[in-house]
Amino acid sequence: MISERQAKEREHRKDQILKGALTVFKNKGLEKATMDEIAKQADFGKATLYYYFSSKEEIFIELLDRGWKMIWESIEPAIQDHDQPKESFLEALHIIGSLVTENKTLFEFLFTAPQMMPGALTEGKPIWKNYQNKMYGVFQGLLEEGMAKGEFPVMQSDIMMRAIGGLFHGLFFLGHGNKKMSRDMMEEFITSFISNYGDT
Amino acid sequence: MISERQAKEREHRKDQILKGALTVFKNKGLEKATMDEIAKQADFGKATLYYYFSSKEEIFIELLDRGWKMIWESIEPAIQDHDQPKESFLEALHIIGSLVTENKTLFEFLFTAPQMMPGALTEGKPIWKNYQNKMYGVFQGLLEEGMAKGEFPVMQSDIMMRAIGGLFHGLFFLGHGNKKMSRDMMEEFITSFISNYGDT
DNA sequence: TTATTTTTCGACTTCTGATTCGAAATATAA
DNA sequence: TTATATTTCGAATCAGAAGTCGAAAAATAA
Repeated sequence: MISERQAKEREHRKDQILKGALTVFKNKGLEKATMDEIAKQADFGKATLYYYFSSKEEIFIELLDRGWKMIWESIEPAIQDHDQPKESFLEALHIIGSLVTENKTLFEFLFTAPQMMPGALTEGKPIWKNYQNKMYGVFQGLLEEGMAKGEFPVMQSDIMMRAIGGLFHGLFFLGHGNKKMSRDMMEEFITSFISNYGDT
Repeated sequence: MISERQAKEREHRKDQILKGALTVFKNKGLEKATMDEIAKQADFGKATLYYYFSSKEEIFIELLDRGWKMIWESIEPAIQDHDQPKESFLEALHIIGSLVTENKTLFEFLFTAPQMMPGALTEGKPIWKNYQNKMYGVFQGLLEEGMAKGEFPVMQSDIMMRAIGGLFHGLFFLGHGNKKMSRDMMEEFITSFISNYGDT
């Protein structure tokens, strides 16, 4: 039997490992990241990692699960109010933007990891995928309600989603140089993008 | 000594290999793609691949080099005319959009490969990177000239670049479902995005 | 303090997949 | 046709990295 405190320490150690893994995954990607390197980074012996996690993939997945859960939980309260879709939409984007700014490494990982992931790992309806879907669903829902209410110009919401997703990603992560994107700037940017978009 | 024809056949065989490799890279990514699989796909023995290419990486790089070269050469003629930046800009985007539509697999690869690439491969100023940079440079230049001429609303061109890059990527590749994006639709989308963007 | 449980890790095993070898097959040239 | 050059590939080689094992160290309980 293990005590409360022990459990906490255990969690903390898992966190350490996860943290180390994040760094390595970020630099090397899933495949090129080695358990040895993660171990070194987290300052544990390699075998110890296997005491806490059953495989490299499990570490990877756990990182995603926790991350997306966190995103979802940050967003959720902001989107309860369905009376003002546009407001909720912007607020949610804004929240994510803030999170991203606070912890770029983690979010870059969360948003790009799926691409570095071999199809096999996407199979069994993973936790993180649920959260991700929920989030997209909510955004799209808000977009549609917003259109219905006339707060947004009417257009195919899924196209719009893709555009905004790409735009968001572009603003925060992509491209040359690495100018910081301030919160104000991004809010202004998204706002005017959405509301000024031509009403075709 | 090898004859003209022989050289051509050799090229053709390289093409076959490259083609097979593309399929495999696309499905598996650089790391998970195996030479065995590429060989099978291209219908050659594994060792034969090494007769034509010196390593898996070389195949990967060659795919990028040829691809980006092709993009650049498709764009180039359209951007000679510096009198109408906005026109040139849209025309260039439009060309790329068409290319993408014609050969989605290749372009998805070209645009996403950098992400699946271990940093080491980006080191020695690779050919493809040059073309990519040229292209971005031109787009950004056109954007700036367009602003100067009042054809675009004035704003930081690098931010705008990132946004458009992300938007473009989002429209063509990202996201749920896989609705096709018609050429008209995309042109209209980009056009109105750029020209309607709020003049902050 | 001693026994028991939890945690740690170096050394080994095992597997996968890139790269190489050397011998055949095929095509070209003499 | 015979000699030479080009092309092909199955069968090794070899390295790197995931995952296992069993013994020690550290913490906790008795």
